[in-house]
Amino acid sequence: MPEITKSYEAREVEPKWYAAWQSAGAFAGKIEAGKEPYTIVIPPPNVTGVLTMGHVLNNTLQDILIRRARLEGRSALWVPGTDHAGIATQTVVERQLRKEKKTRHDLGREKFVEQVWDWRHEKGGKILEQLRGLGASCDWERTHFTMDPAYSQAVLGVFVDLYRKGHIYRGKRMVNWCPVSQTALSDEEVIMKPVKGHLWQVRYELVDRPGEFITVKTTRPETIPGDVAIAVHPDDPRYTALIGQKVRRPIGPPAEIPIIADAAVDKEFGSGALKITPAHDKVDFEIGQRHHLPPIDVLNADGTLNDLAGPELAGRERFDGRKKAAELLQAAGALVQEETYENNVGYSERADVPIEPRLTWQWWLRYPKVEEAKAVVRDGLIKFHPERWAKVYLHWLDNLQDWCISRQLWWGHRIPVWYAKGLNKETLTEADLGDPTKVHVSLEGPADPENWVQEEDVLDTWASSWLWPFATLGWPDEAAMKASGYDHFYPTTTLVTGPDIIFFWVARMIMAGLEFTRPGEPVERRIPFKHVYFTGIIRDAQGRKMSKSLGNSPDPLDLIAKYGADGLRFGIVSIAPQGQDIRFQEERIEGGKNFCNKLWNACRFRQMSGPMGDNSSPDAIIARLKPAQFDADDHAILDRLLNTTREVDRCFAQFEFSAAVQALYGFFWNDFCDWYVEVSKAKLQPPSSSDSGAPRDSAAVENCLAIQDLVLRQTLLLLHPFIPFITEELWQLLGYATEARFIEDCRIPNASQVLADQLTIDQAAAAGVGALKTFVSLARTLKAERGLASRRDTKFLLKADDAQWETVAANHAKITRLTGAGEIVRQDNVDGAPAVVTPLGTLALDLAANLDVGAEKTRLTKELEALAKHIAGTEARLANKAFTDKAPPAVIEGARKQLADQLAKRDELTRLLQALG
RNA sequence: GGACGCUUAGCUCAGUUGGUUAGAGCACCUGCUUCACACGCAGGGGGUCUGCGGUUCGAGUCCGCAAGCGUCCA
Repeated sequence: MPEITKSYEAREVEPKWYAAWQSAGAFAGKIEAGKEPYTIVIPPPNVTGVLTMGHVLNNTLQDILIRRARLEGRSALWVPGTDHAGIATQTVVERQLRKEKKTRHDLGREKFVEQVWDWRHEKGGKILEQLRGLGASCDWERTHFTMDPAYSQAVLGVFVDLYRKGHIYRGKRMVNWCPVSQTALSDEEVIMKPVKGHLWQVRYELVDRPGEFITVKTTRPETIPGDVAIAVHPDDPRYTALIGQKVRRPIGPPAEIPIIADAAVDKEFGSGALKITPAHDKVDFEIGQRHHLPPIDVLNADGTLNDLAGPELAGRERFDGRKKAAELLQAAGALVQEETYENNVGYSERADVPIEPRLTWQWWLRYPKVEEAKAVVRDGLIKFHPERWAKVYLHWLDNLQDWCISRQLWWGHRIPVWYAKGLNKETLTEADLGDPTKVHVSLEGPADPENWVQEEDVLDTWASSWLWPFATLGWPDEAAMKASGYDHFYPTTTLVTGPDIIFFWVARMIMAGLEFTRPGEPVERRIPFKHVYFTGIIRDAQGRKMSKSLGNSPDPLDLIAKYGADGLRFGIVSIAPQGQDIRFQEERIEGGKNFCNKLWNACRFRQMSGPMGDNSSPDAIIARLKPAQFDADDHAILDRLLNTTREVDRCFAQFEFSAAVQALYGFFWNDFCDWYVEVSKAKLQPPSSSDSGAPRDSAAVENCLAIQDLVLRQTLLLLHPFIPFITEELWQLLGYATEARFIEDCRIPNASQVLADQLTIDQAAAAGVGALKTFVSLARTLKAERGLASRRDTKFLLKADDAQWETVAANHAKITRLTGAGEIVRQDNVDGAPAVVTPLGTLALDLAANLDVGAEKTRLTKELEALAKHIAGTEARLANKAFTDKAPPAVIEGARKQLADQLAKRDELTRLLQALG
């Protein structure tokens, strides 16, 4: 067996095992009859993306779940892939073209799309490559891409299906328009930013009362030529008399527009009167519709003003036009006031320019299965973790608006709609859309394509990714579904994602699953997943969101290089409590690495401590145990091992990953390394001449090593999902791997299986270790406070009763080792020596000669004062009749015991103090 | 304006159904190159649990109100 090196070198171990796992097909999702499936589909990262800290967290958690599922013997499948990210990808390639001073129009649609495919083949696999470095155990053979031919068929087929069912329509409505990309955007691609601008107060003259005016405040004077009304609140007494009057538009083509009343007007804002420009504001559009006012669109698609804005403004870019409009208002005497003003403006995420609310023809979807989608979450068929996100989800579904699924892009799924040649798309009616001689909708396209023109628009990327949980399992192609194991793996088990896409993705996937999968079957067979775990958002140390533009995000690849993938994974999980945002601290990642090194060295110590026994199976290890030899520490460590196993089980059931990591950290570092391993040294090392304890006992040594082997085996299994590489390496090095090739081929025992029913833990003995630990700790403090911490030859005096002395004697070797005692002498009178009261007697240093009496008195006095407070508190509780009447007996008994201990300790401390004179 | 979340040690956070003297990691101070690990060991200091009120024998924990911070929706 190779010797374990002094420190753990992740960079040597990690790539080795990843390659071994992959070449062995260890991540393949196999359809295994009789095994319960565990399925995860990756939230497909953007094909242009690179690994961020958010990805690290999200994918680490998925990997933890899937690796744990394998250890539990389930047929586990993690499906990877990317989405085509329409606008992002198109923007990337357009940027390349710009360097050659070209636009996509120079190439034409077909050539451009080819070029995007070239880009995708060359660069689009980057993030998936990076995920491998993190250890993600996806079934890479099943990598999907939303633009793959089969996936595209699913997407377009769904469009046709929903169209035929009447869920899809074409409508001219208000959308977020990006004047640079010249496409509609989803709300998700619009970022609200506070912007410093101006608020112009403008007066409109009443047609019938010359010299009288109504004033409004606006941030967008360039849209005044598009005004069709002035609106006031119907209950606003200031304006009641003016409702129905007409005013003159102060600039732009002359027009008389009405003053109307609408309850949507905010009486408090500005003057309480609002200019209505239905073509350029969502609220205005709705008001316009209510009052049958036709919109006037004064902007072109690229954001320049058009002829309807009037000759002075036409052709100007919108911000230039705004300035000019203010000047024109000034010249016309209509500008009352100009003030600086800060408001929130929506920006296009990609192009970073303000978006325009714009009236355009788009394709819209009325969501299917809305009520059922609410029910499955409300009734707990799909469980959200943390649960509270269900409320956000339900609220959104209660206020659903139709989904704009078209985008004016070239990269994406081109909508499978053909218009008869010569048809005017601007004037198409609902009836025309249903007329197959005018509009053709199908997957195959019309039989006589020469007579038709295909729709230019593509689908929103989300309108492809909402099919992800089943389109990645071959849906709707029967043969592909069979090959993928759709019947076995769907519904998927758990989705891990961020709450920021609860609407854009989670809700839509649920509706899609309900609508398209297994028609007619029970709802629990049609949901796309059973659990949704929402991660927190990773923030920097100041609490800011991590972003490219702030440059406050560390590169995960640097972190992996520095701390290992395992260190990064352990660290990130340890700071990611359920449902809370995460403040990133690199020290915690370092802590992850340190834990790995600790684990490594504990295993190294085991290897150095004695010959490796038969570790080939749990039974083989248990057979090496000698229960008759068990001391309290053996019982205690096994008890803690079972409790930790139980706790980790509970954490998995409740998606509490950081709690699991904390439990494992505490168990391994404190209980195992700091105590059990230290205690073991006394058993494992040959007795020295000065040690009056029992001689080295080979049965005790074997037993001790077997316990270590059992603890390490279970610990490696419990840790493996979190830190897969190092646990695999140690699994192999310690000889656990003879039965199966990899650690993941083993089944993890639960708490009741670890000891295989062959051992019973003596709870009383295990509990007794607490007194020993307290004794050792107090002894160390006693020494350290007098500068003796590193002395190994300290002489202790112990005033103990027979039972106490018996315990100390039975554990003599470990106590002397752990406290650095040369000897411990039983002595009835330790007065005058520096002493502490322990559960195993009063322990004193044999130092009377050079004792600092003043310091000792101060210390004892302080301790007595603190103790007196506690005693007073306990006495008061017990003196309270209400307490003794109502509190449970165990609590009262506990308080009585506590008081007795406190009083005894006070007496002893008092005597020690008096003895000092 | 509505909904949700957070407020515990210098920092970042645990604290499960209310029950002894509130914990961890990091940082800080002291000592230690002790034959697994200095990526370490031992010891130490540090908190009126945001505030006010209530329920209770008993509140960091449950309820109400307030303040501050954050997120989402409108």
